[in-house]
Amino acid sequence: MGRPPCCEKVGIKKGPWTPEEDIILVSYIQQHGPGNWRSVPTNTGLLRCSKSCRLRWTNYLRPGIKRGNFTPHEEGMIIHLQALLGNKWAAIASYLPQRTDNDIKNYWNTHLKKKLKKLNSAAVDTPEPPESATTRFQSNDKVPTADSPSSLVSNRATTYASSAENISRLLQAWMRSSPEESRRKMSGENSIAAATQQQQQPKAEPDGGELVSGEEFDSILSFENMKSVNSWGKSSLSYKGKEEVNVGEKQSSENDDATAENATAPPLSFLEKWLFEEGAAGQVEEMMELSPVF
DNA sequence: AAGCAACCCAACCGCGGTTCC
DNA sequence: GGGAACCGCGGTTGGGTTGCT
Repeated sequence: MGRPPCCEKVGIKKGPWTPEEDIILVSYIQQHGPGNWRSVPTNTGLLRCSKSCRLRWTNYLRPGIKRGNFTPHEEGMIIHLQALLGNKWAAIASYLPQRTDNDIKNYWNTHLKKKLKKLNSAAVDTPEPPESATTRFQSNDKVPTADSPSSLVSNRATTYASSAENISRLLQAWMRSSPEESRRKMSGENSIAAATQQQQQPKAEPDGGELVSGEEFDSILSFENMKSVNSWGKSSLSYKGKEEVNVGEKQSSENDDATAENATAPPLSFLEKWLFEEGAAGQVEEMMELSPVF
């Protein structure tokens, strides 16, 4: 009766992911697409539980993720959507396609909550004339903005890749630095990666030469050919970020897709349209001023 | 330079709804 | 129909980094 167990609890690795594990996971997902997470550890040999694989992918490796430097506009949207939806981070994230729910949640907990609390207490103590949220945020030198990126964000990036884009470079460096090790991992220990390699590298040199060059591996990591596989593939961002476009400019249209695809997103088409409209920021801020939450 | 505190974020945990057998 | 596992979500935490004294 029922399904077989998700994964064995014994021998499951925890803690930070290594570049090698990322490679294996990315290779597998590139071939099979995200989903069916239960099969991922089994088929890749990763000593991770399916849940961990899914989280790693959705929060870090998924293409199109933008990290750090929340713009004032994004902050305004988060604040307003949080007021409307509560702590429904997944729903909020559906309106910010470049941000993960985890990122938004972290940003809310570490920045916005404190800021709003501070502002709220300040407003009680010394009533001040209405001031836009954007202006207020920019007035705080600890909050990173697009115009004045905080050193806090950039400097505190972990030594490991801080973005999907960087991961690609990092993986290439890894491949170059230890081709023998890389080949062993890609072929011997990882059947999926080996399959990928076989598929992508039919002319692999039999004499032990580098099976996947940096450029070729780059192409493996490119997710352009995955666009038909799943919904997130609609992102115009390549994994490498080379074709990165200003998603903010096309959020309105892309958001329609996000709304349709994400069942958790409430039917707020009027709202999202309004949110994404240029010049709506002032209205957002007005509502923020009126919101009892703040 | 060393010690301490605060900050940040990736990852884990637990729960509820959904899906499968 | 019922039990078991999967999946996704929100809350929380642990470890690394930075800034201050």
